[in-house]
Amino acid sequence: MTKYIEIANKLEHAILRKEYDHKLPNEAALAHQYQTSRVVISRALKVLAAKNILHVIQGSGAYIKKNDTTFPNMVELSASEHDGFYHSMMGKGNITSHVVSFTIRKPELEEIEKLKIKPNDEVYDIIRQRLVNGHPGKLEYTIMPVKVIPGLTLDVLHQSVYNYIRNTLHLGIGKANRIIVADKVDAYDQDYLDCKPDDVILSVHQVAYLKNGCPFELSETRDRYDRAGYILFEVNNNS
Amino acid sequence: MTKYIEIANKLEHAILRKEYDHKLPNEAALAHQYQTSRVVISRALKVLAAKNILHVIQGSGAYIKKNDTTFPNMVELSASEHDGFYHSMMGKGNITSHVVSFTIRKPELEEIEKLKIKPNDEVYDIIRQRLVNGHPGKLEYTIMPVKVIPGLTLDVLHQSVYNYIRNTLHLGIGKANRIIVADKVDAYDQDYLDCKPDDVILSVHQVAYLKNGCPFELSETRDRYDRAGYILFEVNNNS
DNA sequence: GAGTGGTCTAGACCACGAG
DNA sequence: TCGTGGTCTAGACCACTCC
Repeated sequence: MTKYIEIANKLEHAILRKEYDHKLPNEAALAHQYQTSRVVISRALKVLAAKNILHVIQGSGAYIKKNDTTFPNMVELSASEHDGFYHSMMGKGNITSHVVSFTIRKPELEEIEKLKIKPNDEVYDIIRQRLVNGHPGKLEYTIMPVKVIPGLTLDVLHQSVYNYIRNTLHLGIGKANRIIVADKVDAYDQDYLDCKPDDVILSVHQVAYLKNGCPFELSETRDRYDRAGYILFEVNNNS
Repeated sequence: MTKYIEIANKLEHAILRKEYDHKLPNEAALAHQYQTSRVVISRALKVLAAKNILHVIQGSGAYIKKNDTTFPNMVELSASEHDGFYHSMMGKGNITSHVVSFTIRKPELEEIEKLKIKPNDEVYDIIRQRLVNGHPGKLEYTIMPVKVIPGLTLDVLHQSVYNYIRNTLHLGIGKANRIIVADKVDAYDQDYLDCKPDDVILSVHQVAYLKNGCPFELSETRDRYDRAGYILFEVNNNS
């Protein structure tokens, strides 16, 4: 764990414990408190700004944000988390997963390309329905190469594959590219998301990579349009 | 303009001019070439990685990315640009704007809150249809406070409001928060996006801020689901 | 003008990649 | 093992906010 991430986590917990009123001490003071340099504090604050926890204003200070309630009945899929399901639904109720299907097969052309594998390598083909308090939440289609993520079982699929990768395989999860689109409902959506035929779907296609750059997951997550929105915070203006 | 953004732009242009084959020189060499420190080069490369132009691998180097063609008939709305219309459609054809309506009125409650204005301040209420080669592209609903962006005219609306803010008002554009949702088509969509009643819409709600933190725009952009996708690159794993 | 965050430098050590 | 990017330090100057 790097120092700036560590400090970001500590500050986040301190904020949640309400140890600060509405404003953090200045960066020099935090640098002294955490026995580090101001640059590291600055990076840690940037992380919290990207999580929409702080609002950092040059010449003024770092302010703790109040929650925005734009789409009250929606679950936010944050842009800074890979495992959207666990992070967005955490604390919203009792979460369970129903494995609709789980097979091992040869990869299709698109999967060979995106996952950078060979035609003879095998992939898991997983369909899961996610439930919150027993009610339909999301529908997830996941493809993963067997050789990259060995030993996947039904047990793991009922929990978090990401925790399995981190805690059991001890692999570092890196970056991900996502494309968000809208789509019409299909037969599966109607069954597993409790949709009407004229509802619409928010669909997120993701390619996720390990820290070493190896792609390990190709997935599509489908949400009912009235229950999920994708949220982007504090996008930088780099032009 | 900061040094690292300046260098990022120079490197981007050099890449477009194909001055590098597939890999950039190492950071130390670039630091010497641009007469700066390695940290600054590193930040510049991070900017290009966020734009999906480079793939930077620790211990190996910075590689120039090939284009991904996942959704070939779609326009990508990049996460790192505010003025989605101009940046995503640039170079795709002849772009024009049809101003559906342009009025000045008192703000509604949501607008007062989000734009941090007073009930007696006035706002522009703008509806624009965006066309590419004369064909319907997007539908944009925009609310802006008159006191923050004074002097807006029909002429400006036919071009880019963002360029007006930057070049005429000389204001710095800062960050933005966005929420992406799917939605059913309404009567306007059918008219201005050439939709069928059972089509679906990808909708982006945005609050944009000036560099000094003042909110200046509340907008919704509606795209046909078969012609637009929102793309997120290289999201950091900060946990 | 004083306080605060944004950025830059120069040098250092560490973690990862490739041979 | 060696080359490369990731991170950290200590100090500096600048840009912006606020009084």
